[in-house]
Amino acid sequence: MTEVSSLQLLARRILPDTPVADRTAALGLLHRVTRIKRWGSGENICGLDDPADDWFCVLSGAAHEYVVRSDGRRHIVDLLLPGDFFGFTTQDRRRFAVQAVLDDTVVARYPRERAEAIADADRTISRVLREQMFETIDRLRQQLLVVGRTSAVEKVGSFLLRMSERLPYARLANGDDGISLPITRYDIADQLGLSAETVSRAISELKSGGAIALGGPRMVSIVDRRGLEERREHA
Amino acid sequence: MTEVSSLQLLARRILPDTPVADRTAALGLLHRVTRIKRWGSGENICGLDDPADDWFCVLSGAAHEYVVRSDGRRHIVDLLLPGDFFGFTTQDRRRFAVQAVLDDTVVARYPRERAEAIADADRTISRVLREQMFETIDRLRQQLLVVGRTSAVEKVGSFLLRMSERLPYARLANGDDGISLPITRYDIADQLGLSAETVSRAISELKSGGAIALGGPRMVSIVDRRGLEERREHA
DNA sequence: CGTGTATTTGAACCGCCTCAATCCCTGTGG
DNA sequence: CCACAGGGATTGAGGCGGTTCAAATACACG
Repeated sequence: MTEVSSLQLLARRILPDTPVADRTAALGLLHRVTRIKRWGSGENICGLDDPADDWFCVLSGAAHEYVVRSDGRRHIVDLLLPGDFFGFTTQDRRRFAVQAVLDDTVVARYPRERAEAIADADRTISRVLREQMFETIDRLRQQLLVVGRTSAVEKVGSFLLRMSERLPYARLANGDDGISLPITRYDIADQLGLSAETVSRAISELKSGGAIALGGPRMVSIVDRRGLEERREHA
Repeated sequence: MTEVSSLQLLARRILPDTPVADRTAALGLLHRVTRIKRWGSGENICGLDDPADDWFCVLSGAAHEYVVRSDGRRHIVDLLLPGDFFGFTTQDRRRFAVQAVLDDTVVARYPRERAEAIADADRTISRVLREQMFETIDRLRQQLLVVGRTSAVEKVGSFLLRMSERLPYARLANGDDGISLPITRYDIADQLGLSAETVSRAISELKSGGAIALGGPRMVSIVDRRGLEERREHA
C-alpha cells in the first residue's frame, strides 16, 4: 500500500460526507506526520506499559484492545475495525495492549503532540479528531450495554447485531447476504465475558431458532433482524 | 451557588495543576456560555431522545447515565462524580438518560457548538476538553473491565476499589478512614449486571473476609487494599 | 490428504437469580 | 418518648443457566 492510497483510504473512512478533493486536502497536514504500518495476525501494535505518545487509526484488517489478567483470562475491551481510531487516554503509559487479529492489518500512527498541534491550527482536523473520540466513546458505551446483558443468548445476539452494523455486507457461500466475522469464538467469548463453549451454544441456538443463518462458522446472515432487535431494545 | 464560585470550582476540578488565576482566566471564555443548574435526587438532567446539543460537567453531587430496557431492567453505564464531563457523542439525540442521584447535584451545561468554537480559538480550552474526553474513555474502559469480571465478589471488589480512587476519603463513624458511597445496592447492581441481593452478599463476604470494613451500609473502608488489587490485577 | 486448530456437543457442578422474609435506619406523628 | 411506616439492606431456600472438563467433529492450510 502506497502512502497516497492510504491517505485516500483514510479520507474515505473518516470524512465520508466530504468531497474527495476537499477531504484529502484537509488531511494533508495530518498526513505529513503519519506513519503507516502493516501487521500480521497476532502481532502487538501497542504493548502494555508502552509510552502513550501516539494515536492510531485502523485502515484495513482488524485489531483488538485487551488485558490479560493474572489468572490467565483475557479481557477484550474494544474491537477495532477499519476507520476506528484508538490510543486515546489520559495515562502516560498503556494500560491495554492492542493486537492485530487479521493478516494485513494496516494501521496509521500519529504522534500525539504533533497531531494536537496540527488540530490546534486546523479546525477541520480538530473536528475530525473530536468526532473520532466521540466514536470511541459511543463504541465503548455500546459495548458496555452488550456485556451488561444477563443471558448468553442476548449477549451474542446483540454482539452479532453490532457486527452487522459495523462490518460490510457481502454475498456468502450459501447465497445469502451477510457478514464475515473477523474473530474466533474465543475472541467473542473474551469480549462478552462468556466461555467459548457458551458462545458456540448461543450461536447454535440463534440459528436453530431462525434468527440467523450460517455459511461456515464465521459467515453469519441476520435472518430475523426485528426479533434480535426486540431482544436488545432499550427504551 | 454563585456563578463566580462555580467557575472557581470548575477550574479547581478540571485544571488542578494550574495556578488559580491562570486556570480561572483560561476558563473565562468558556464560562460565558456556561449555564449552571442544581438538581434534586432522581431528577432527569438529560432525557432519552433529547437533542444532543450540549456538553455537561458535574460540579458537585453525583449522577448516572443509564438506559431502561423493555423488560424493565435498568442498565447504568456511567457513574458521574464531581469533575466528570458527560454528553459526548456522535449521535444527534441522546441514547442514554442522565439522572441526579444525590440532592444538590450541581451541573454545568455548555452548548456544544459554542464550546467547539471557543475550543477552536483557545488551545487551553481545547486541551481541557480533549483531556475530559479521554477521561470519559478511560472511565468507560475501566468500567468494562469491572463488568467483564466473572464472579460477583470480584466485580464488587473492583467496584469498591474504583470508588476509593474516585471518591474523597473521610473519617467514618467507626473511626476508620473510608468512602461514602453515593448510591444504593440497587444502583451498584444495575451498574455491575448483578442483582441487588448478590451485591449485598458480596459486600458481606468481603467484610467477613477482612478485605473491607463497614461503618453503616454506605460507609466503606478498604482494609486489605493489596488483597483486593491482586484479585483485579491485569498483567 | 493429513495435521493442527477452531468449533460443536455432552454431562456434571457451582454460582447467581428469583422469590420471600426479616432486619435496620430514619423520619414522622401521636 | 414511643409506635409506626417505608425504603434500603441483609439473609435464606430453591431453580436455572453458564462454566468446566471431556470428547467428537469440522475446517483450513500445508
